[in-house]
Amino acid sequence: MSYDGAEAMMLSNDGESVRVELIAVVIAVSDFIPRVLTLEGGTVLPAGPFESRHRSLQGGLRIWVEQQTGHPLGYVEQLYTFADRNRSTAKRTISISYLALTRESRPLASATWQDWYDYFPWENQCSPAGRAAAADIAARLRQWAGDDTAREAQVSVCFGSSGLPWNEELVLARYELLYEAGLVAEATRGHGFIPSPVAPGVPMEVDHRRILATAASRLRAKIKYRPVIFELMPESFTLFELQRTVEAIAGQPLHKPNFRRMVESQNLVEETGAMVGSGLRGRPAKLYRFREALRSERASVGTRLPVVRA
Amino acid sequence: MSYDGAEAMMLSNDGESVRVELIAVVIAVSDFIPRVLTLEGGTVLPAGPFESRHRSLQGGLRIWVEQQTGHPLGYVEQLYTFADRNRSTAKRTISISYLALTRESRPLASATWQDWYDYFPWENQCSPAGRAAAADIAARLRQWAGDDTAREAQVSVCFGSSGLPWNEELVLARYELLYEAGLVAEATRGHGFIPSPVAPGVPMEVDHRRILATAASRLRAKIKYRPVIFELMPESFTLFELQRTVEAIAGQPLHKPNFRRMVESQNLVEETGAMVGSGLRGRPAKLYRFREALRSERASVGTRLPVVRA
DNA sequence: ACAAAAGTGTTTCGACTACACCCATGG
DNA sequence: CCATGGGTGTAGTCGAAACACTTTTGT
Repeated sequence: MSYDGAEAMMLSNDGESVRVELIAVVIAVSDFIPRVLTLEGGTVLPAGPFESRHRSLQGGLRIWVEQQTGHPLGYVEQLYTFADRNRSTAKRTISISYLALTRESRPLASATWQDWYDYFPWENQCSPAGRAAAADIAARLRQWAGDDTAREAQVSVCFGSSGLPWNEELVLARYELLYEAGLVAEATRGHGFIPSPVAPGVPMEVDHRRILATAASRLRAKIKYRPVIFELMPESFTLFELQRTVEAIAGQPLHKPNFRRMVESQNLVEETGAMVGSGLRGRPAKLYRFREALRSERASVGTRLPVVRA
Repeated sequence: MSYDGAEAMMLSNDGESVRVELIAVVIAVSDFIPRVLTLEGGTVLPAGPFESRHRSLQGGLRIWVEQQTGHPLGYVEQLYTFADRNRSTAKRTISISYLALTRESRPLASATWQDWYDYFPWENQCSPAGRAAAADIAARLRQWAGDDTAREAQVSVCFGSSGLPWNEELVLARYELLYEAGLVAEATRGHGFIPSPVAPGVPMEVDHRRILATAASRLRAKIKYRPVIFELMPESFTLFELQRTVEAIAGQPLHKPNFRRMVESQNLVEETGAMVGSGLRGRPAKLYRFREALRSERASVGTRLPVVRA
């Protein structure tokens, strides 16, 4: 059979068609805890089918999320598209997932903001409990790996053991390792047996926890080279509040003096002139705001090649 | 109307459905020129509908590309998913685009490898012609921007004028700027008028050139922090061949001594022990191979936060 | 006085740059 | 010999990291 590429663009072939679902990971930070917007008591993410009335994929997503949660979306970016394989073969579902960043506001009664670390306790390297959970899981995974050196190396990379540093971006890789080892509830669901002792963390319906992990990986990577963190901040904030927000997302404690210098050297923020009202402990801090001029700017990115000067 | 998120996952709503198309940007480098696999004499990318017989999205893509071009795919990653808006409202098309990296081999007669820079001449900052094209376009865009300072800043960032360095990753941003300014043929197509003098570069059908630009942006960014460049290399190679390949992709001349040190310091390659057979110009070089152990490794990534040491 | 948080100075260290230079081969 | 490419050494520069320290408030 020969197939004409141009035709593929212009014509529908047979009546074959699939459902397309839009699914959102909506993230906010309040009280310096990262939160995710959920339905059904925290077991599912907002989602809905893409329909012909939608002007675009993102447009459809915004409509569904606002309808289901009462929360309007600000910053949105696409995460990943996948075909659901756990379904009958008759009609397939394509899921297009999105990451949205926002400031928390009161959602409808049907929706709730959940602490993101409820789903991934081992990801919170700021808290002793989180570090303990990670260490415990690493030990169990090492046992599971047995003498498979490839797996063992993977465990070391993912959980920062045997001298390697903890890499906070590997949220998805860690979740997938747990899944493969059968240590998350989702891995054994529908197989008709009660799983052996499972890693801590609340499970979600279908593969929503995996999507959440994908979003977290993306976000933790992205805050390092794009100023998306400000999508999660109020209009004005102190540098320490900014730091606490980054720490909440990254799950890593940061070095205060160096963090300040980093922020200041990048010219990302400007002083508002105001100070935090007193009444709190400690010395009053200057308030800053994000330099709006930068929101559109796409300048410097991370790593470089050893280019030759012109 | 209230909508139940869990239901959205489990049920099909009305008969509403869309076509899903898989589309591939297949890249190889030969003679140190980046090539893209095309059909129809270079005007379209390999593509085909997602069908129920496909076991996965990537699987379907592999089948279509192999069928249309005779070329099997190696490394594949997802690029972006978008809804086509240039179509009748009756049935929508969702396009899921992929980037594939491979070594060039002889395709079917219906398919051809095209020099990537034929589509984006201004992206080749290794060649004087490319630099001239970029300078010319920048001048025309500056004229188009007029006294809109936001647009002017955008031109400066994208084309590295007014003191800013050229950023090779901004392939998509540059293309979109040209599109907005009406300087590419695609922008004015179907509007029933002949465009004013258009930027150099071969146009493609529908939005395929935009997808190609998306792929190039992703690839140029990715070679800096993941060893994907080796997907484009033969089994063994000299360091200079590796450099020339990176230069072909990045469109930037690199500094030889520093490039060697960079590669060696990252332990990405190992000597094969062999040397290039003589008969060429210059001193014979050592041959290297990619350290396969690293293919699965997901270790170090680019930028860092000022973490506090444990 | 003390705790808590804001904020500054400084040293050290390592990576990246740029430049200079030598080596080996073919013509 | 020179052109071409392979390959090494090294001083300068810049930024990140770590440490020590002062300032300003509330209790």
